[in-house]
Amino acid sequence: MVSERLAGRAARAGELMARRFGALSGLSGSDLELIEAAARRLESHSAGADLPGRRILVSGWASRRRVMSDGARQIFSFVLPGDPCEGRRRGAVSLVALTPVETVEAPGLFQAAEDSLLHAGLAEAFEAMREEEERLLLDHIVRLGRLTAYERMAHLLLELRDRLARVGLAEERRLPMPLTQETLADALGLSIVHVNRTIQQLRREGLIELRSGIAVLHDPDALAELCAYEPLRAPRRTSGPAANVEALARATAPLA
Amino acid sequence: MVSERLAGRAARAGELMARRFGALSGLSGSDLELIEAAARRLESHSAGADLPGRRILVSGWASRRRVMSDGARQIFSFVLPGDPCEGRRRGAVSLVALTPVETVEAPGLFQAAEDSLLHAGLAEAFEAMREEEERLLLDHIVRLGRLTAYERMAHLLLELRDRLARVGLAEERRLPMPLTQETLADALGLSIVHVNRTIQQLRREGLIELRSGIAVLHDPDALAELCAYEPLRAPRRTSGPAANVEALARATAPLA
DNA sequence: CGTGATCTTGATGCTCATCAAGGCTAGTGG
DNA sequence: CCACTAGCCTTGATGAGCATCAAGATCACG
Repeated sequence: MVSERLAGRAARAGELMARRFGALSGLSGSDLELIEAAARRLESHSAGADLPGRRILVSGWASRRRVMSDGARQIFSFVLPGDPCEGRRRGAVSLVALTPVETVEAPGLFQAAEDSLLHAGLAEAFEAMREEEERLLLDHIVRLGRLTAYERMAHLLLELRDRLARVGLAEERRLPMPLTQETLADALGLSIVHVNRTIQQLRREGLIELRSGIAVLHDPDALAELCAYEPLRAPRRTSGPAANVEALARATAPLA
Repeated sequence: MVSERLAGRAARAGELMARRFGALSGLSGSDLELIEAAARRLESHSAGADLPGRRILVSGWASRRRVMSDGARQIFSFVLPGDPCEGRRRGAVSLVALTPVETVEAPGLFQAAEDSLLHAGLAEAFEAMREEEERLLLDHIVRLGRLTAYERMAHLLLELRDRLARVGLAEERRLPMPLTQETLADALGLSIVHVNRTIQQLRREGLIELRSGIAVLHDPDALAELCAYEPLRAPRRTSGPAANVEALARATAPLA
């Protein structure tokens, strides 16, 4: 039944957000209620669509990018499930879906996140996500300014793996890879052709495998070594989030 | 007398902050008092010093940078007079003075900036500065990802001119330029040698002049054209800041 | 007047962009 | 079922852009 499938998707959206936010701070019961409420306000967008701001991405991949006057594109960051997407507002940026995506409208969450008294947990989580967003921009600047094409590709793959893994969407050596080589080129400041040759070099050396939407990192340590990759810091925890995730799963699950 | 010179510097620091913040929002009397109080807490640092965070830079230039394991450096942004400097805290960054600098310790300002009820003006100004900081990071990503060395140099010069001009430290075709070619290379992701050759090309073509700490932009329009430079948006004004600056100047000036 | 930092210049070659063309796959309409 | 198309991936050839190495010139300063 359609409504059951919808409820299932909402439940997964809620779990995802609880996992992402809960890893950054302890969430109270009312925080979880807000998350649950947000999870029910699902909206789908097709690949290539411009996304509105002030939402949370819950499935699919998006990009923050700018298109220059001569048509050249630069991708600033990838938005992955669990990430908030601050649309337009800031600095001549557009938010574009790279795959079919689902978002939830979350005015309650964004508002609560400003209230560090009533919703200390959510506020802390959102602040942590803002900080991380900046950290990722800085890492991207280093990639573009100081790494070779070969290093850039390895570095980006590791970053994506880490960000996906912490919301349960990647394993240590395997991650979904829906990006076309053109999109990778737009992010890494390279030409499509050179992205292709760079991937082949990594393949030839047995470091990665890329096929049909899946990337396999055969030797993550070697990859990290060659590009001096620094993993994102493990977040501090003020309470055990695992239990919370389960509580939310129970709360949001479709009634049997 | 020493104390008079100090008072003069504090007065200039206050005017600078009032001009920068006031251009971003209307400042109340109590906002100006906070600024004045902060301006009296001057501290000097010599070139090369690591700067502490949560301060406002009031004279000199600083950089936010990261040093990689192989010794390569990447500068993320330049901190100019009037800019807040958020030290360490975020994302493996260090804040380093590039010239002798003066900062003011401003716990009151940072605290007030969080209180959007009592200090709406300051809060709005700080929020605008945060947004602009991100905008500048994105511009830097475009420079590194999609512009040639020649374009990068032109783009950076224009950005620095605009940011300095609005606090009265640059003219349309003239700005202080205390950066060494090595520092420019660290920012633009180039080798020192190539920075040198790039500057010479711009010189040969009559676009710029660089000597003894001063940069002259002979044809700013041509420079903007060649790198598709987009000026920072003119800030909205909720009240006339000019009057406020004068009020503060009177308030902070050493008694005759 | 020497000493270190900064700027400048030349020579050489790697990295990457560009142009051009061909192949592979999935979806579309006859 | 078979062209036909459109997107994406792949490959080769060529040259521009930039790094690197090395050395000399200039400047700032004690």
